[in-house]
Amino acid sequence: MEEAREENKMLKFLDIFQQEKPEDAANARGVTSHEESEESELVSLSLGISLNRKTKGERKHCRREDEGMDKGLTLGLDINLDPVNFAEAAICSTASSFGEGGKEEEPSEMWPPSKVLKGMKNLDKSEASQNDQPKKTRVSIRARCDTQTMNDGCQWRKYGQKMAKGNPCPRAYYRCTISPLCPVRKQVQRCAEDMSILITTYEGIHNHPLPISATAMACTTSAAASMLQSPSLSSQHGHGIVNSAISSITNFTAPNYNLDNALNFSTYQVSRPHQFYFPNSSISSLNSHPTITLDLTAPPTSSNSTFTHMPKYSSTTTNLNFSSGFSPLQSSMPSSPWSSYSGHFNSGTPTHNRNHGDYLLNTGTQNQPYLEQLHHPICTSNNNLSLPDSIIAATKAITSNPKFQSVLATALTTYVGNEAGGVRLRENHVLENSELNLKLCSENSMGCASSRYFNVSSSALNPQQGNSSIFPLPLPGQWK
DNA sequence: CGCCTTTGACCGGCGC
DNA sequence: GCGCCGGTCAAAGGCG
Repeated sequence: MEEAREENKMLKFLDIFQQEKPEDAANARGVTSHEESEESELVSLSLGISLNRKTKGERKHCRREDEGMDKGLTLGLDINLDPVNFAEAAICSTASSFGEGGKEEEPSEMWPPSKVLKGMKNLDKSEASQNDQPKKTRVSIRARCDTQTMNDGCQWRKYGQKMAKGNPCPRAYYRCTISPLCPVRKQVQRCAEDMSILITTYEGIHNHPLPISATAMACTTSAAASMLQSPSLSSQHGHGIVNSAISSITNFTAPNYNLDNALNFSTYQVSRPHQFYFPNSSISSLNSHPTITLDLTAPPTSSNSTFTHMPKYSSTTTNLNFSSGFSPLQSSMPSSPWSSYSGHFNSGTPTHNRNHGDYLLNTGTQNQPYLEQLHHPICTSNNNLSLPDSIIAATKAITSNPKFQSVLATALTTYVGNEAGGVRLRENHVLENSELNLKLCSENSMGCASSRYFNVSSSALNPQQGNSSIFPLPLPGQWK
Protein backbone atom coordinates (compact mmCIF):
# COMPACT_ATOMS: atom_id res chain seq x y z
CA MET A 1 0.00 0.00 0.00
CA GLU A 2 2.78 2.36 0.88
CA GLU A 3 4.54 1.71 -2.37
CA ALA A 4 1.37 2.16 -4.33
CA ARG A 5 0.71 5.40 -2.56
CA GLU A 6 4.14 6.71 -3.29
CA GLU A 7 3.84 5.68 -6.87
CA ASN A 8 0.53 7.42 -7.17
CA LYS A 9 2.09 10.53 -5.81
CA MET A 10 4.83 10.37 -8.31
CA LEU A 11 2.47 9.73 -11.17
CA LYS A 12 0.27 12.57 -10.11
CA PHE A 13 3.18 14.91 -9.83
CA LEU A 14 4.63 13.94 -13.12
CA ASP A 15 1.27 14.28 -14.76
CA ILE A 16 0.94 17.80 -13.51
CA PHE A 17 4.48 18.47 -14.36
CA GLN A 18 3.97 17.35 -17.89
CA GLN A 19 0.76 19.27 -18.32
CA GLU A 20 2.17 22.51 -17.12
CA LYS A 21 5.46 22.26 -18.85
CA PRO A 22 4.92 20.70 -22.22
CA GLU A 23 6.29 23.72 -23.98
CA ASP A 24 9.39 23.86 -21.90
CA ALA A 25 9.92 20.18 -22.28
CA ALA A 26 9.66 20.61 -25.99
CA ASN A 27 12.13 23.41 -25.77
CA ALA A 28 14.48 21.25 -23.86
CA ARG A 29 14.32 18.71 -26.62
CA GLY A 30 14.59 21.33 -29.22
CA VAL A 31 17.68 22.67 -27.64
CA THR A 32 19.36 19.38 -27.98
CA SER A 33 18.62 19.22 -31.62
CA HIS A 34 19.91 22.68 -32.00
CA GLU A 35 23.21 23.60 -33.45
CA GLU A 36 25.03 22.48 -30.36
CA SER A 37 24.10 18.94 -31.09
CA GLU A 38 26.39 19.14 -34.02
CA GLU A 39 29.30 19.38 -31.70
CA SER A 40 30.59 17.24 -29.03
CA GLU A 41 30.66 19.36 -25.98
CA LEU A 42 32.56 18.72 -22.85
CA VAL A 43 31.91 19.93 -19.41
CA SER A 44 34.56 19.12 -16.92
CA LEU A 45 34.07 19.02 -13.22
CA SER A 46 36.94 18.28 -10.97
CA LEU A 47 37.27 17.43 -7.37
CA GLY A 48 40.26 17.34 -5.14
CA ILE A 49 39.38 14.71 -2.71
CA SER A 50 41.14 12.67 -0.16
CA LEU A 51 40.30 9.19 0.76
CA ASN A 52 39.80 6.84 3.61
CA ARG A 53 38.25 9.15 6.09
CA LYS A 54 34.79 7.88 6.47
CA THR A 55 33.46 8.03 9.92
CA LYS A 56 31.47 5.26 11.43
CA GLY A 57 28.33 7.25 11.12
CA GLU A 58 29.02 7.91 7.51
CA ARG A 59 29.73 4.34 6.76
CA LYS A 60 26.34 3.28 7.87
CA HIS A 61 24.94 4.99 4.84
CA CYS A 62 27.21 3.19 2.51
CA ARG A 63 25.59 0.69 0.31
CA ARG A 64 26.72 -2.07 -1.88
CA GLU A 65 29.16 -0.20 -3.99
CA ASP A 66 30.61 1.51 -1.01
CA GLU A 67 31.48 -1.76 0.52
CA GLY A 68 33.51 -2.74 -2.43
CA MET A 69 35.10 0.62 -2.61
CA ASP A 70 35.57 1.39 0.97
CA LYS A 71 38.63 3.40 0.28
CA GLY A 72 37.15 4.96 -2.73
CA LEU A 73 35.61 8.21 -3.57
CA THR A 74 31.92 8.54 -3.10
CA LEU A 75 29.84 11.21 -4.67
CA GLY A 76 26.41 11.78 -3.41
CA LEU A 77 24.16 13.10 -0.76
CA ASP A 78 24.06 12.25 2.83
CA ILE A 79 20.93 13.71 4.18
CA ASN A 80 19.71 10.77 6.16
CA LEU A 81 16.50 10.60 4.28
CA ASP A 82 14.43 7.57 4.82
CA PRO A 83 13.70 5.21 1.97
CA VAL A 84 10.32 6.77 1.40
CA ASN A 85 12.08 9.82 0.15
CA PHE A 86 13.66 7.80 -2.52
CA ALA A 87 10.66 8.20 -4.73
CA GLU A 88 10.59 11.89 -4.23
CA ALA A 89 14.25 12.19 -4.89
CA ALA A 90 13.76 10.08 -7.91
CA ILE A 91 11.20 12.50 -9.21
CA CYS A 92 13.66 15.28 -8.99
CA SER A 93 16.31 13.16 -10.45
CA THR A 94 14.11 12.21 -13.31
CA ALA A 95 12.87 15.67 -13.90
CA SER A 96 16.29 17.13 -13.78
CA SER A 97 17.48 14.52 -16.13
CA PHE A 98 15.09 15.41 -18.84
CA GLY A 99 16.38 17.48 -21.58
CA GLU A 100 18.86 15.69 -23.67
CA GLY A 101 17.35 15.10 -26.99
CA GLY A 102 13.99 14.21 -25.64
CA LYS A 103 15.28 10.89 -24.58
CA GLU A 104 13.19 10.70 -21.53
CA GLU A 105 10.76 7.93 -21.10
CA GLU A 106 7.19 8.63 -20.34
CA PRO A 107 7.40 10.28 -16.98
CA SER A 108 4.96 7.88 -15.52
CA GLU A 109 7.05 4.97 -16.55
CA MET A 110 9.02 3.45 -13.79
CA TRP A 111 12.30 1.92 -14.62
CA PRO A 112 11.95 -1.79 -14.83
CA PRO A 113 13.17 -4.09 -12.14
CA SER A 114 16.27 -6.01 -12.88
CA LYS A 115 14.30 -9.16 -13.49
CA VAL A 116 12.66 -7.55 -16.45
CA LEU A 117 15.79 -6.17 -17.92
CA LYS A 118 16.70 -9.07 -20.03
CA GLY A 119 13.42 -9.17 -21.82
CA MET A 120 13.81 -5.54 -22.65
CA LYS A 121 17.22 -5.76 -24.14
CA ASN A 122 15.98 -5.73 -27.67
CA LEU A 123 13.81 -2.80 -26.95
CA ASP A 124 16.72 -1.16 -25.34
CA LYS A 125 18.81 -1.44 -28.42
CA SER A 126 16.17 -0.12 -30.73
CA GLU A 127 15.27 2.75 -28.51
CA ALA A 128 18.84 3.55 -27.85
CA SER A 129 19.51 3.82 -31.53
CA GLN A 130 16.52 6.04 -31.93
CA ASN A 131 17.74 8.20 -29.15
CA ASP A 132 21.17 8.49 -30.53
CA GLN A 133 22.26 11.92 -31.33
CA PRO A 134 25.05 12.94 -33.61
CA LYS A 135 27.16 13.81 -30.63
CA LYS A 136 26.25 13.79 -27.02
CA THR A 137 27.09 16.27 -24.40
CA ARG A 138 29.69 15.13 -21.98
CA VAL A 139 30.37 16.00 -18.44
CA SER A 140 33.76 15.22 -17.07
CA ILE A 141 34.73 14.91 -13.44
CA ARG A 142 38.30 15.15 -12.34
CA ALA A 143 38.97 13.86 -8.90
CA ARG A 144 41.78 12.50 -6.88
CA CYS A 145 40.94 8.93 -6.28
CA ASP A 146 43.05 5.87 -5.69
CA THR A 147 40.38 3.40 -6.63
CA GLN A 148 39.40 2.12 -10.01
CA THR A 149 36.35 4.28 -10.24
CA MET A 150 34.44 6.80 -8.25
CA ASN A 151 31.32 5.82 -6.46
CA ASP A 152 28.75 8.26 -7.74
CA GLY A 153 25.77 6.37 -6.47
CA CYS A 154 24.85 4.82 -9.77
CA GLN A 155 25.26 1.23 -10.81
CA TRP A 156 27.60 0.77 -13.71
CA ARG A 157 28.63 -2.11 -15.82
CA LYS A 158 31.94 -2.12 -17.54
CA TYR A 159 31.57 -2.94 -21.18
CA GLY A 160 34.92 -2.15 -22.61
CA GLN A 161 38.42 -0.99 -22.07
CA LYS A 162 40.80 0.57 -24.50
CA MET A 163 44.20 2.05 -24.51
CA ALA A 164 43.81 5.67 -25.39
CA LYS A 165 46.42 7.49 -27.34
CA GLY A 166 48.74 9.61 -25.29
CA ASN A 167 47.89 7.94 -22.02
CA PRO A 168 49.60 4.88 -20.62
CA CYS A 169 46.53 4.11 -18.57
CA PRO A 170 43.63 2.32 -20.22
CA ARG A 171 40.27 3.96 -20.55
CA ALA A 172 37.36 2.00 -19.18
CA TYR A 173 33.85 2.26 -20.52
CA TYR A 174 30.83 1.86 -18.31
CA ARG A 175 27.11 2.01 -18.89
CA CYS A 176 24.37 2.64 -16.40
CA THR A 177 22.67 -0.58 -15.39
CA ILE A 178 19.91 0.84 -13.30
CA SER A 179 17.74 0.85 -16.36
CA PRO A 180 18.34 -0.97 -19.63
CA LEU A 181 16.92 2.05 -21.38
CA CYS A 182 19.37 4.40 -19.80
CA PRO A 183 21.62 5.95 -22.41
CA VAL A 184 24.16 7.15 -19.92
CA ARG A 185 27.74 6.07 -20.41
CA LYS A 186 30.78 6.94 -18.50
CA GLN A 187 34.45 6.72 -19.24
CA VAL A 188 37.05 6.40 -16.56
CA GLN A 189 40.68 7.09 -17.12
CA ARG A 190 43.66 8.10 -15.08
CA CYS A 191 45.21 11.40 -15.84
CA ALA A 192 48.44 10.87 -17.71
CA GLU A 193 50.16 13.70 -15.91
CA ASP A 194 48.97 12.77 -12.47
CA MET A 195 47.99 9.17 -11.93
CA SER A 196 46.27 10.07 -8.73
CA ILE A 197 43.67 11.99 -10.66
CA LEU A 198 40.77 10.04 -11.97
CA ILE A 199 38.93 11.50 -14.92
CA THR A 200 35.36 10.35 -15.16
CA THR A 201 33.42 11.48 -18.17
CA TYR A 202 29.66 11.12 -18.23
CA GLU A 203 27.70 11.06 -21.44
CA GLY A 204 23.96 11.23 -21.67
CA ILE A 205 21.30 11.79 -19.11
CA HIS A 206 19.58 9.24 -16.96
CA ASN A 207 16.03 8.60 -18.07
CA HIS A 208 14.98 6.85 -14.93
CA PRO A 209 14.72 7.56 -11.24
CA LEU A 210 17.97 7.33 -9.40
CA PRO A 211 18.98 6.29 -5.96
CA ILE A 212 19.23 9.32 -3.79
CA SER A 213 22.93 8.82 -3.52
CA ALA A 214 23.17 9.29 -7.25
CA THR A 215 20.95 12.30 -7.61
CA ALA A 216 23.69 14.73 -6.86
CA MET A 217 25.82 13.64 -9.73
CA ALA A 218 22.83 13.19 -11.98
CA CYS A 219 21.56 16.66 -11.30
CA THR A 220 25.00 18.05 -11.77
CA THR A 221 25.76 16.34 -15.00
CA SER A 222 22.35 16.89 -16.47
CA ALA A 223 22.47 20.51 -15.51
CA ALA A 224 25.87 20.91 -17.02
CA ALA A 225 24.89 19.08 -20.14
CA SER A 226 21.66 20.95 -20.55
CA MET A 227 23.39 24.17 -19.92
CA LEU A 228 25.89 23.52 -22.62
CA GLN A 229 23.18 22.60 -25.01
CA SER A 230 21.18 25.65 -24.24
CA PRO A 231 21.48 28.46 -26.75
CA SER A 232 20.69 30.78 -23.92
CA LEU A 233 24.22 30.34 -22.86
CA SER A 234 25.06 33.09 -25.20
CA SER A 235 22.54 35.34 -23.64
CA GLN A 236 23.01 37.40 -20.61
CA HIS A 237 20.95 34.98 -18.64
CA GLY A 238 23.03 32.04 -19.56
CA HIS A 239 24.53 31.04 -16.30
CA GLY A 240 24.34 27.40 -17.03
CA ILE A 241 27.99 26.82 -16.58
CA VAL A 242 27.87 28.20 -13.18
CA ASN A 243 24.71 26.37 -12.44
CA SER A 244 26.45 23.18 -13.20
CA ALA A 245 29.35 24.15 -11.14
CA ILE A 246 27.39 25.24 -8.19
CA SER A 247 25.21 22.24 -8.53
CA SER A 248 28.27 20.13 -8.28
CA ILE A 249 29.45 21.85 -5.25
CA THR A 250 26.18 21.89 -3.46
CA ASN A 251 25.63 18.29 -4.23
CA PHE A 252 29.03 17.05 -3.36
CA THR A 253 28.47 16.77 0.28
CA ALA A 254 31.12 14.92 2.10
CA PRO A 255 29.49 12.07 3.88
CA ASN A 256 31.57 9.31 2.46
CA TYR A 257 34.65 11.10 1.48
CA ASN A 258 36.49 14.16 2.46
CA LEU A 259 37.49 17.14 0.54
CA ASP A 260 41.05 17.93 1.25
CA ASN A 261 41.36 21.05 -0.69
CA ALA A 262 39.48 24.22 -0.31
CA LEU A 263 36.52 24.59 -2.53
CA ASN A 264 37.73 26.74 -5.29
CA PHE A 265 35.71 28.21 -8.04
CA SER A 266 37.34 30.18 -10.67
CA THR A 267 36.77 31.29 -14.15
CA TYR A 268 38.50 33.33 -16.71
CA GLN A 269 38.04 34.20 -20.24
CA VAL A 270 41.02 34.44 -22.43
CA SER A 271 39.75 35.39 -25.80
CA ARG A 272 38.94 38.84 -24.69
CA PRO A 273 40.85 41.39 -22.79
CA HIS A 274 39.83 42.63 -19.41
CA GLN A 275 38.20 39.50 -18.29
CA PHE A 276 38.22 38.19 -14.81
CA TYR A 277 39.40 34.77 -13.96
CA PHE A 278 39.95 32.45 -11.09
CA PRO A 279 43.30 30.77 -10.98
CA ASN A 280 43.55 27.02 -11.05
CA SER A 281 40.38 26.67 -13.01
CA SER A 282 39.51 26.08 -16.55
CA ILE A 283 36.71 25.89 -18.96
CA SER A 284 38.33 25.31 -22.24
CA SER A 285 37.39 24.82 -25.79
CA LEU A 286 39.58 22.58 -27.82
CA ASN A 287 39.17 21.64 -31.43
CA SER A 288 36.14 23.85 -31.72
CA HIS A 289 34.49 21.96 -28.92
CA PRO A 290 33.43 24.14 -26.05
CA THR A 291 34.91 22.83 -22.90
CA ILE A 292 34.28 23.76 -19.35
CA THR A 293 36.71 22.78 -16.68
CA LEU A 294 35.86 22.91 -13.04
CA ASP A 295 39.10 21.87 -11.55
CA LEU A 296 38.88 20.83 -7.95
CA THR A 297 42.09 18.92 -8.03
CA ALA A 298 44.10 22.08 -7.80
CA PRO A 299 45.65 22.94 -4.46
CA PRO A 300 43.75 25.37 -2.29
CA THR A 301 43.98 28.87 -3.47
CA SER A 302 45.10 31.55 -1.13
CA SER A 303 42.99 34.42 -0.06
CA ASN A 304 44.47 36.60 -2.73
CA SER A 305 43.01 34.44 -5.40
CA THR A 306 40.39 36.93 -6.17
CA PHE A 307 39.37 37.98 -9.55
CA THR A 308 42.14 39.53 -11.41
CA HIS A 309 42.44 40.84 -14.83
CA MET A 310 43.44 38.28 -17.31
CA PRO A 311 45.84 39.26 -20.01
CA LYS A 312 44.60 38.72 -23.47
CA TYR A 313 45.26 35.21 -24.58
CA SER A 314 45.60 33.94 -28.04
CA SER A 315 44.07 30.65 -27.21
CA THR A 316 40.38 30.07 -27.18
CA THR A 317 40.12 28.78 -23.72
CA THR A 318 37.78 29.77 -21.00
CA ASN A 319 38.52 28.39 -17.64
CA LEU A 320 36.09 27.68 -14.92
CA ASN A 321 37.42 25.84 -12.00
CA PHE A 322 36.35 24.42 -8.74
CA SER A 323 38.88 22.94 -6.46
CA SER A 324 38.11 21.61 -3.10
CA GLY A 325 39.88 22.60 0.02
CA PHE A 326 38.07 21.52 3.05
CA SER A 327 39.82 20.30 6.06
CA PRO A 328 39.09 16.78 7.15
CA LEU A 329 37.15 18.14 10.04
CA GLN A 330 35.06 20.31 7.87
CA SER A 331 34.58 17.74 5.26
CA SER A 332 33.28 15.30 7.75
CA MET A 333 30.32 17.48 8.23
CA PRO A 334 27.17 15.81 7.05
CA SER A 335 25.96 18.70 5.05
CA SER A 336 27.46 20.45 2.14
CA PRO A 337 29.98 23.09 2.94
CA TRP A 338 27.78 25.30 0.86
CA SER A 339 24.73 24.43 2.76
CA SER A 340 25.10 27.23 5.21
CA TYR A 341 25.36 29.69 2.50
CA SER A 342 23.65 32.99 2.65
CA GLY A 343 24.49 36.13 0.86
CA HIS A 344 23.63 38.76 -1.67
CA PHE A 345 24.96 38.59 -5.11
CA ASN A 346 25.43 40.51 -8.23
CA SER A 347 24.64 38.96 -11.50
CA GLY A 348 27.36 37.78 -13.73
CA THR A 349 27.14 37.44 -17.42
CA PRO A 350 28.56 34.32 -18.92
CA THR A 351 28.44 34.24 -22.63
CA HIS A 352 29.17 31.74 -25.23
CA ASN A 353 31.42 32.76 -28.03
CA ARG A 354 30.12 30.62 -30.80
CA ASN A 355 32.84 31.59 -33.15
CA HIS A 356 35.44 30.11 -30.94
CA GLY A 357 33.35 27.67 -29.08
CA ASP A 358 34.20 29.35 -25.88
CA TYR A 359 32.18 29.65 -22.78
CA LEU A 360 32.79 32.94 -21.22
CA LEU A 361 31.93 33.85 -17.74
CA ASN A 362 31.77 37.56 -17.55
CA THR A 363 31.60 37.96 -13.88
CA GLY A 364 30.75 41.56 -13.86
CA THR A 365 31.86 44.75 -15.33
CA GLN A 366 35.43 45.73 -15.13
CA ASN A 367 34.61 48.69 -13.07
CA GLN A 368 32.54 46.72 -10.69
CA PRO A 369 34.68 44.77 -8.31
CA TYR A 370 33.19 41.41 -7.87
CA LEU A 371 33.63 41.26 -4.19
CA GLU A 372 31.96 44.52 -3.76
CA GLN A 373 29.17 44.34 -1.24
CA LEU A 374 29.88 40.72 -0.92
CA HIS A 375 29.31 38.92 2.28
CA HIS A 376 31.30 35.93 3.35
CA PRO A 377 28.56 33.57 4.18
CA ILE A 378 30.69 30.51 3.85
CA CYS A 379 32.65 31.53 6.88
CA THR A 380 30.23 30.43 9.45
CA SER A 381 30.83 30.22 13.11
CA ASN A 382 30.02 26.57 13.05
CA ASN A 383 32.75 25.32 10.89
CA ASN A 384 35.19 28.16 10.61
CA LEU A 385 35.23 27.42 6.98
CA SER A 386 36.99 30.05 5.03
CA LEU A 387 36.80 29.91 1.31
CA PRO A 388 38.76 31.89 -1.17
CA ASP A 389 37.23 35.10 -2.26
CA SER A 390 37.12 33.79 -5.74
CA ILE A 391 34.59 31.23 -4.69
CA ILE A 392 32.48 33.79 -3.03
CA ALA A 393 32.65 36.08 -5.97
CA ALA A 394 31.78 33.32 -8.33
CA THR A 395 29.01 32.20 -6.11
CA LYS A 396 27.71 35.66 -6.10
CA ALA A 397 27.39 35.57 -9.81
CA ILE A 398 26.09 32.09 -9.87
CA THR A 399 23.38 32.37 -7.36
CA SER A 400 21.99 35.52 -8.81
CA ASN A 401 20.93 33.73 -11.90
CA PRO A 402 17.51 32.21 -12.31
CA LYS A 403 19.05 29.07 -13.66
CA PHE A 404 20.92 28.54 -10.51
CA GLN A 405 17.76 28.99 -8.62
CA SER A 406 16.21 26.32 -10.70
CA VAL A 407 19.07 24.03 -9.97
CA LEU A 408 18.80 24.86 -6.35
CA ALA A 409 15.13 24.16 -6.44
CA THR A 410 15.85 20.83 -7.99
CA ALA A 411 18.39 20.07 -5.34
CA LEU A 412 16.05 21.14 -2.62
CA THR A 413 13.28 19.01 -3.90
CA THR A 414 15.71 16.19 -4.17
CA TYR A 415 16.48 16.60 -0.55
CA VAL A 416 13.14 17.21 0.91
CA GLY A 417 10.39 16.49 -1.52
CA ASN A 418 7.58 18.88 -2.07
CA GLU A 419 3.98 19.42 -1.31
CA ALA A 420 2.98 20.89 -4.59
CA GLY A 421 1.86 18.60 -7.33
CA GLY A 422 0.83 15.97 -4.90
CA VAL A 423 4.26 15.33 -3.53
CA ARG A 424 4.31 15.50 0.17
CA LEU A 425 6.56 17.87 1.94
CA ARG A 426 8.58 16.25 4.60
CA GLU A 427 9.47 19.26 6.56
CA ASN A 428 10.03 17.77 9.93
CA HIS A 429 12.06 15.03 8.53
CA VAL A 430 14.27 17.39 6.73
CA LEU A 431 14.71 19.65 9.64
CA GLU A 432 15.55 16.84 11.93
CA ASN A 433 17.64 14.66 9.78
CA SER A 434 18.96 16.25 6.73
CA GLU A 435 20.82 18.97 8.54
CA LEU A 436 20.36 20.86 5.41
CA ASN A 437 20.84 24.45 6.14
CA LEU A 438 20.77 26.21 2.88
CA LYS A 439 19.62 29.67 2.43
CA LEU A 440 19.86 31.59 -0.69
CA CYS A 441 18.85 35.12 -1.33
CA SER A 442 19.09 36.85 -4.60
CA GLU A 443 18.93 40.48 -5.26
CA ASN A 444 17.55 39.83 -8.64
CA SER A 445 14.92 37.37 -7.81
CA MET A 446 13.36 39.10 -4.84
CA GLY A 447 13.03 35.87 -3.05
CA CYS A 448 14.68 33.46 -0.75
CA ALA A 449 15.00 29.76 -0.55
CA SER A 450 15.77 28.45 2.84
CA SER A 451 15.37 24.89 3.74
CA ARG A 452 16.24 25.72 7.29
CA TYR A 453 12.90 27.30 7.69
CA PHE A 454 11.49 25.67 4.68
CA ASN A 455 10.24 28.89 3.39
CA VAL A 456 10.87 28.37 -0.24
CA SER A 457 9.62 31.13 -2.37
CA SER A 458 8.67 30.27 -5.86
CA SER A 459 9.74 33.63 -7.08
CA ALA A 460 13.23 32.83 -6.04
CA LEU A 461 13.22 29.39 -7.45
CA ASN A 462 11.53 30.29 -10.61
CA PRO A 463 11.38 33.99 -11.17
CA GLN A 464 9.53 33.58 -14.40
CA GLN A 465 6.65 32.14 -12.52
CA GLY A 466 6.11 34.41 -9.65
CA ASN A 467 3.07 32.64 -8.42
CA SER A 468 2.47 30.55 -5.42
CA SER A 469 3.31 27.30 -7.02
CA ILE A 470 6.72 25.90 -6.46
CA PHE A 471 6.25 23.24 -9.04
CA PRO A 472 6.60 22.73 -11.82
CA LEU A 473 10.13 23.89 -12.00
CA PRO A 474 11.94 24.55 -15.21
CA LEU A 475 14.06 21.73 -16.34
CA PRO A 476 17.74 22.32 -16.75
CA GLY A 477 17.33 22.33 -20.47
CA GLN A 478 14.67 24.95 -20.18
CA TRP A 479 16.75 27.53 -18.46
CA LYS A 480 16.81 30.80 -20.21
C1' DC B 1 22.27 -18.49 -11.72
C1' DG B 2 22.82 -13.75 -12.32
C1' DC B 3 25.81 -10.23 -12.82
C1' DC B 4 30.12 -8.73 -13.49
C1' DT B 5 34.86 -8.00 -15.83
C1' DT B 6 38.02 -9.08 -19.43
C1' DT B 7 39.45 -8.82 -24.02
C1' DG B 8 39.78 -9.32 -28.89
C1' DA B 9 36.96 -8.21 -32.79
C1' DC B 10 34.29 -5.08 -35.08
C1' DC B 11 32.47 -0.61 -36.68
C1' DG B 12 32.33 4.18 -37.94
C1' DG B 13 34.40 8.75 -38.10
C1' DC B 14 38.15 11.35 -39.46
C1' DG B 15 42.48 12.84 -41.49
C1' DC B 16 45.82 12.15 -44.97
C1' DG C 1 41.06 4.32 -50.25
C1' DC C 2 43.68 3.51 -46.31
C1' DG C 3 45.04 3.65 -41.67
C1' DC C 4 44.37 5.41 -37.13
C1' DC C 5 41.59 5.93 -33.32
C1' DG C 6 37.62 6.01 -30.26
C1' DG C 7 33.84 3.50 -29.01
C1' DT C 8 30.99 -0.71 -28.75
C1' DC C 9 29.91 -5.62 -29.04
C1' DA C 10 29.89 -10.10 -27.41
C1' DA C 11 31.97 -14.41 -26.05
C1' DA C 12 34.38 -16.32 -22.27
C1' DG C 13 35.29 -16.71 -17.73
C1' DG C 14 35.08 -15.23 -12.71
C1' DC C 15 32.63 -14.33 -8.53
C1' DG C 16 29.19 -14.47 -4.90
